[in-house]
Amino acid sequence: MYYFCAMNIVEISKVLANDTRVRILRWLKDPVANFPPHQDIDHFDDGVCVGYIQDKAGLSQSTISTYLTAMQNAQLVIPTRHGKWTYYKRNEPVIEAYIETLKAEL
Amino acid sequence: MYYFCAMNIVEISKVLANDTRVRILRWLKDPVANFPPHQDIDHFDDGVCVGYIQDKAGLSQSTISTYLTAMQNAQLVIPTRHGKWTYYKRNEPVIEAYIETLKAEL
DNA sequence: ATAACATATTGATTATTCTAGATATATAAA
DNA sequence: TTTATATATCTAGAATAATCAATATGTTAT
Repeated sequence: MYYFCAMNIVEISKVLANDTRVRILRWLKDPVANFPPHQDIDHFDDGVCVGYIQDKAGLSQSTISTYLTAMQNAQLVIPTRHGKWTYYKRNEPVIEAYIETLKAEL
Repeated sequence: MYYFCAMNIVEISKVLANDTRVRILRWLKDPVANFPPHQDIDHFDDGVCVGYIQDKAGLSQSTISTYLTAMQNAQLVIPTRHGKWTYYKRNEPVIEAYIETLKAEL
């Protein structure tokens, strides 16, 4: 059985109303292509560390961290802690559900 | 031949990042159900006049007019002038193209 | 022409978002 | 246990968005 969970259009749109945040989401679609490999883990299964995202975005550490927290609050990304690092990856089911919500309700 | 026109995700998300504007778009999906009939035209083919939208939204005339102009600039709605009134209707192809853009690029 | 009406635009105020520096917290290394 | 590193949170100023009252514009009726 498939449960469709309607997403909050306004809340998610606020996250997507910023160029940097949208670009981060897109970069995370293909970490191998968009980021250097991690030295402490040999895969991107848990996503990309904040520092790499910050370097690529060219904004301050606090700004990127704030952005990622906002994206996490909207459930668009999932954080995983590995030692000192926090890795962020896309939350694909939520992203898909959001698009389904737009299709149904917008 | 079907041409896919990629929409600007950030720009449209800014429009959708507001509860009133999203509700207006939804009301316009079913004008017969959501608005009183117009007296000067006997159909909703060209959409709904600003005054009805304003009454339903409960915000000032200038605010609603500003919102509708913003939605028009994002091409989400199409205005049609009939005498003193401006009627707004949804721009379905653009709304669909936006959802397609999200599916492809987000 | 003038008055009345619907909508758009302008100007101003308040609220929210953006953004960075400073500081705090958590973890690992020495 | 101190030190270094990565990320998160706090604080604050600048930029943008929300909102309305007042005014302007365009259209119709008198």
